[in-house]
Amino acid sequence: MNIIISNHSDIPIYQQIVDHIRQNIVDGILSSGDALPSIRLLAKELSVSVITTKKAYEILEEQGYIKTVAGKGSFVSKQSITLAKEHKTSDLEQHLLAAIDIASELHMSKDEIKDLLDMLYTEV
Amino acid sequence: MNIIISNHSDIPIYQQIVDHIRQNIVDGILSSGDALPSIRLLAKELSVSVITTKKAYEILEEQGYIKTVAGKGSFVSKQSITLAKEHKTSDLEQHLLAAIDIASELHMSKDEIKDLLDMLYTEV
Amino acid sequence: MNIIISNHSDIPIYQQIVDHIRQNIVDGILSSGDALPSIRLLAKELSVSVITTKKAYEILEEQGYIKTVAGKGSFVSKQSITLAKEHKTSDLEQHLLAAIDIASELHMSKDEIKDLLDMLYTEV
Amino acid sequence: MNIIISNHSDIPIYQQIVDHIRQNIVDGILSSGDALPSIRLLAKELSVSVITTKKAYEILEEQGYIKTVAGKGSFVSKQSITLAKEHKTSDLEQHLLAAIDIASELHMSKDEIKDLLDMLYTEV
DNA sequence: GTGGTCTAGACCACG
DNA sequence: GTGGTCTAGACCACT
Repeated sequence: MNIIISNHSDIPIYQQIVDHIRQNIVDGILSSGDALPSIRLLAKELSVSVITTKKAYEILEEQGYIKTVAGKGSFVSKQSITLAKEHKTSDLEQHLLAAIDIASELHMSKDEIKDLLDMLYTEV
Repeated sequence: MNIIISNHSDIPIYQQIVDHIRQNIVDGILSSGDALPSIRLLAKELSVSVITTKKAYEILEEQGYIKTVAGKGSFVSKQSITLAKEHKTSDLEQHLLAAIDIASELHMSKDEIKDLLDMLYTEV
Repeated sequence: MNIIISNHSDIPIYQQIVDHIRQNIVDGILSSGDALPSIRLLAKELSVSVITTKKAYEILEEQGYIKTVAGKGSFVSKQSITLAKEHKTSDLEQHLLAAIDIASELHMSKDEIKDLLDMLYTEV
Repeated sequence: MNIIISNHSDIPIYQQIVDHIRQNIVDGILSSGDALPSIRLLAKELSVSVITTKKAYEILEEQGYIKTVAGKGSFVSKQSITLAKEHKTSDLEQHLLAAIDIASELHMSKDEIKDLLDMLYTEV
């Protein structure tokens, strides 16, 4: 589990952890049934408070990605891959919708958005 | 000046005001030299605190959109239109870059993004 | 009386008027006994409120530069030149003292201040 | 952090705080990475409102002297020393330029300014 | 504990 | 009338 945390980001640390684990699931680094590091171990590795890792795991559990068993640890759930992909797709749509919104405020056409997209793509 | 403010949004009220005024500038509703409503009047109209409208105006001044003169009022600056358009374009690019980022995490191609864009466009 | 007023300055308009008249006295443009324009005329010429020119004249009278006679107008006083020069000298000293202060905060020596002064002089 | 605040000064309290912290940076009392007192603690110590200390920290952050992290605190940035020295140097130049300006209005020569400077220096 | 946002008042200087 | 500064509270999210 290689998570890089930035204190200076405006994204909360717990959110960064959630995002990273979700990405690991999408990428197949974490598969259904795999055990996650304990909240205490992860907290140590990332040099953050246990409260922070606990909060991240709580969110992941709430959203159905992991299943925590008292005294045993946390494990990746079966639906996790599907859920993670759905989540990211929804995220993607949010950004595209926001882009469409702003483009309309700038009186830009759909083709102009696509042109801009092409431009940004070649830059990356 | 028709600004609709939502208390329940996670976007701070002062930011909503800033965004709205910026949009009015892009749309030509506010032109260079125009006077903005006084912070107190706007506060009354929006039913928010004077401090909130003041903060919005402070940000707009910092970013060069308006010029505030003590005892006189606030006025739209000359460069405001250019600035506002640049700001929105940069915003748009941020969203598209984020979209490209997430798409790559989902192993989606550029054409798939465009297809999704088309889909979202027809929905709107 | 050629006074140029700037609305965008952070110096109050009445202060700008006071400063200009004081400078005219130092430069000999206004001499002891000369009549000043009426507050109403001056207000018109400068496109400012009568209240503003009135305030300027009040300050000048308070500080002994002019003498206002009801129904006749305002006249430059005898001591005005001396007063004006003293005022400006005091101003000059304030700036030099402030400079000395800041220089000491920067751990700069007196000679270094003079060097900087020479540099700024040649630029002007 | 020994800051002495004057309520009766015409310099706003938040500005006094900004100046003091800037001076502490120049003097090496505050170094890169150091934590500043929390806005609430500082407010208590100085017997001023939290909003006042917050405004001071906001200005310092805007100008790049400190970095504020929500939930963590405020920390002195790396470029702070350079920035602070540049700021003070610019301040110094402003005062010297103003002095040159007034001196010319008084028809004083450069050497006369230097003489005055020497006089003021011995007084201090 | 930290900062971020917000409210409802107040007094001041400027015009 | 305008903005500039300030106070003394409050609730929220993050650690």
